[in-house]
Amino acid sequence: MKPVDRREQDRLKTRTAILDATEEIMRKEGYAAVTSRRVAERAGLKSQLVHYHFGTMDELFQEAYRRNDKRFFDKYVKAIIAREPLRKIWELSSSHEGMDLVAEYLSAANHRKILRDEIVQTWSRFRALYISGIEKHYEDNNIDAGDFTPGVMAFLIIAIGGTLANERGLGFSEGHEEIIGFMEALLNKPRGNDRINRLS
Amino acid sequence: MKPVDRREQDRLKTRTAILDATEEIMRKEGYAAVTSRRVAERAGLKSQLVHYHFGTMDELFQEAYRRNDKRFFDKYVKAIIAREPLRKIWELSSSHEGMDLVAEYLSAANHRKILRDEIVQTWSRFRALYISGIEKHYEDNNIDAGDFTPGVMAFLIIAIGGTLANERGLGFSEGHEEIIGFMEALLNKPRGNDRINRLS
DNA sequence: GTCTATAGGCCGATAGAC
DNA sequence: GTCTATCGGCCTATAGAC
Repeated sequence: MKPVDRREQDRLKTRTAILDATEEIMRKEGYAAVTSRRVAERAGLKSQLVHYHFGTMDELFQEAYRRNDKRFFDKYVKAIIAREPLRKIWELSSSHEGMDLVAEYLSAANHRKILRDEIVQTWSRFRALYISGIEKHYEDNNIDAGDFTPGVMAFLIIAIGGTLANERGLGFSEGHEEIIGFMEALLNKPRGNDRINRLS
Repeated sequence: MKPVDRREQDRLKTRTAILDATEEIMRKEGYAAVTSRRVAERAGLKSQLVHYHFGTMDELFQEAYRRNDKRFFDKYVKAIIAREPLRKIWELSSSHEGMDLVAEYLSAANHRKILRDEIVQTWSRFRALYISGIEKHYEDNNIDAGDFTPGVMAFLIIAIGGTLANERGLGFSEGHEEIIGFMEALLNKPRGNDRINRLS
């Protein structure tokens, strides 16, 4: 048991409530709806407390982003370690949860420089994680990647997963089953055959 | 020569200036920076004129979107008619110009319902255009698409082009050359061979 | 840590003179 | 069509009492 200061506990509770409210608003109404007043209202607090705990709104966004990022990175690392890293990466990247927030933070980054720098860093880290997971998958299963190098596969998964999320956000799903079927086939393709992965 | 009313000319000139300013701000500072005051300032007008000519901001966004959409659709239709539709579609979708605005409108759509409906419509129309262009390419060159059906190719091009644009916007370009090389190979793949396009 | 109060700013939109 | 004037609203952030 770590030493639990009652004051520290309360402090964390309030901070968590604020971050939760921030995330919820961002998810449901978009980042532009994240204002100190709205966040406070949803958390059952006064808006000034948002500033007391997080300073400027920039800092609030930053900390909310970091918390989300940390969660996801940990989740993805576990997926990489699991038995079928490639499939798990695809499942996570094409799933609803999380990917919608990524798009929202990406939009917000246009107007908040700090957030942009933050995103670039984690984006790079995630890309490297994806690639290493895919490399591992290829090695473990003795697959000759052919044209579908780990870098290409990583980009494809990110691009397709992100676009699926964007279009779902619009309420548009034409061709989704088709592209998902394609990815399934790509992920399930026979192993140890250097012919089928080559484009020329 | 069509009848040119001097008043009508002036009216169009002002409207065009406002729409140009709107687009410029959206491109450089993001959609959130598009306010009646800022638009007017950049166009050398008073903010009230924005309302006079376009009514609400929703309507301004809508008309700016439509103008942009019309331009692009015409451009793409010409590309489809051209000699190498598939390659042209890829070039347009992966190019800088235009694709950044798409992302911005997509973000804006989260908070402006009218814009969302508008985007869904044109998104669907563009998807159909892509697919028909790719079908034509396959037929003209006697290509057996295999797993890379027109729907899959269209989605891939949109997803990869859009992601490239997003990442470029962040100042992030790791792996871009690699994925572009992959697409080049995919577009150049030998024709009339039903083997190399199959995943299994 | 949480409250009240408040400064100071930008926003959308309208009314009415010219 | 374009101007001046202006209302009402929501925002970030800070100061100071408790």
